Amino acid sequence: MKRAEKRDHLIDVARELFNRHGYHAAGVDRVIAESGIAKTTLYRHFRSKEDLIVAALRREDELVRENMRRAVEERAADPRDRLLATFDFLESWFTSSSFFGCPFMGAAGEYGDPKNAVFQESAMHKRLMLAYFEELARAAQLENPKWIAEQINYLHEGATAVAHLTRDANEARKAKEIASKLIGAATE
Amino acid sequence: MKRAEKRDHLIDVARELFNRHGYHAAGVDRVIAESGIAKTTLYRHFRSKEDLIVAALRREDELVRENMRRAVEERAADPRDRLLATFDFLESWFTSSSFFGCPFMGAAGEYGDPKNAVFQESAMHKRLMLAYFEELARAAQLENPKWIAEQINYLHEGATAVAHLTRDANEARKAKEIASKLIGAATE
DNA sequence: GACAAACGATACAGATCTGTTTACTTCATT
DNA sequence: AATGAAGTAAACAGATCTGTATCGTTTGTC
Repeated sequence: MKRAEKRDHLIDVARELFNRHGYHAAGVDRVIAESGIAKTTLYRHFRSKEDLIVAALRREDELVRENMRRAVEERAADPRDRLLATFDFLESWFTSSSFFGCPFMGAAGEYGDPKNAVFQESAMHKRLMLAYFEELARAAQLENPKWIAEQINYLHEGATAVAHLTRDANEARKAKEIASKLIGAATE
Repeated sequence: MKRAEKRDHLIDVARELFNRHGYHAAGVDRVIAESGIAKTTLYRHFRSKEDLIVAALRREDELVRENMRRAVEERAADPRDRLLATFDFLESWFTSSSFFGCPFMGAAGEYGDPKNAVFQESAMHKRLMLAYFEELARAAQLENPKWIAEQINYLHEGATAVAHLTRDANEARKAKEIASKLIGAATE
């Protein structure tokens, strides 16, 4: 494993542990143990645990947005359907074994200081998600794409929060139904 | 201060610290220091820190639901308006200096095991909130109160999550506007 | 093959965490 | 006034946390 690969592996292991157990509850020692990489090496790549958390969030952001984009484009061609297809992506996430609520909301909850880099990284992800929704709404030539994007965003966040506590993946479909009502399209 | 008052005070201090800093980040020692109550006394009232967390969440649940109910009833008499008035309550929360995101979502994020009492207490609160929305929808004689309640719930959760990261209390008004569209009422 | 950088393993420092123990004090009730 | 429960303060135990230091080994590069 080369240097860059080790760094990648550390981030992946950390990301999984943070998502599953939370950011304070998952310690550096556990990342070490599960990655099989020495602590010295971890601290050569990351100045602190917070740095590692930020890196994990950035990776999570990349993965989420790439996967959502791919899934949406595969599933629907019509721009308006693509807005609704984002909820199908949500549903597959809720159904998966790696759903423990939104990692970014969790991070913001544990590092609530707005000046903290962890909080800011989470805020950045949410801005990028909103921008993606707006891009889809614009492609669909909807009258007020910014406003539509905000509505979709509320439904995403709401469904994710509710699904986390109810452990019911159907929340995604319900949110989709509301969304379809809001953007004035058939429920598919 | 009598015994029961000490217990109450401990819960209040703990609740404030947990909400502000998170459940792992706020230690028992800090609760001790800020409450001015001895550690021995704390552990006479609560078997463990998790017990204290559960008690704090239960208090939070009572306060939130009572305050929301009171605010809603004061603000609006018409049942349909009362559904919308719940968003005004949200807005006052977002504006207040004690808003650090939803304490229950934070707790569920840090104690993600569904068998954990902390998680379950959070889930209970969300069920009770949903039940309240349904009660309001039923009073408004809306066609499908359960479904209306779920829609309101998504918007509440969504607005809370977004407001937490954007630090923008206007999110409550936007969510309210969506809600009014969904239940077919004027935006007031 | 030599050299420097990176890695692994482990011990360690120092802080912090939850929870307990001890010994002394306060206070309400009978 | 006596008694017993409850509170205070502080030390302590033991675990765990982040981060560093040590030192021997591997590895990539000139």
